[in-house]
Amino acid sequence: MAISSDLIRGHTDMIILANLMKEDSYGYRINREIQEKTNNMFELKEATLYSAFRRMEKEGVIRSYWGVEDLGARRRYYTITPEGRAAFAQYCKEWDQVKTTIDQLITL
Amino acid sequence: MAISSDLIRGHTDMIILANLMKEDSYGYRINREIQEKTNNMFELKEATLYSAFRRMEKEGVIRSYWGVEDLGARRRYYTITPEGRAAFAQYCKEWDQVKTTIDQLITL
DNA sequence: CACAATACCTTGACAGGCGAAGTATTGTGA
DNA sequence: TCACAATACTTCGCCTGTCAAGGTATTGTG
Repeated sequence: MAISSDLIRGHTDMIILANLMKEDSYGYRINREIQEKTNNMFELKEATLYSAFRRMEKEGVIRSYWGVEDLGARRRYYTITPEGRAAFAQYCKEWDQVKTTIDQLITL
Repeated sequence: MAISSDLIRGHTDMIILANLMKEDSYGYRINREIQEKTNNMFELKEATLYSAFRRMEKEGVIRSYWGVEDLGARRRYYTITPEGRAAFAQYCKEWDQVKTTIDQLITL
């Protein structure tokens, strides 16, 4: 059973930032890793991913640069900024809060 | 710290259905109960709530009827349908899935 | 040499959430 | 008594995130 992205909505930035915490990466790879980690239960659609990158770069939580590949297609790499690390920590706190709150609300 | 509704998006129907599981209720009261249950950390905005009712009634997960109040403002009551109960069970399953999946994705 | 895979990008539409404004009724404090 | 808060519902139009669909360019493979 795949997970509808409506349910993940609002958490994509956190998911992307998590991916960039340990090292720089690029769109295609981030997407593949998300699929692998979730056993293909979930994927970010390309358009969603790239529009998230734009938004996040504008917000200053990531920065980008073109990789120097001598073979294969060119890649745009993303780096998480210090503000991004702070944002990620904040997102995680909020996520914990959300889990608790929703669980509270659906308890019969 | 209040919870941004972007983070709850996609879960409003489940939250409303949960509220109707034990007895019929109406918009204003459902909203108040949500606030109470979460210690005012979260509320559904009126416009959100009522548009959710429209959507859900169209989907057949709830039905509505005017209450017979002899004092106070008129109230539109909502009942959860059998389809609604099934939908709620399904939403809960998905919510468990979402929690696991997101936690998986943000683990460093 | 065609095609899959890698890698990126843009456009336009859609759906849900919400600010703002409005209607109507009853209770309450000055 | 009379303005105002509280209860209760409704509609309109905007904003934002997601995505289907289409496109570009490169390299490896049958």
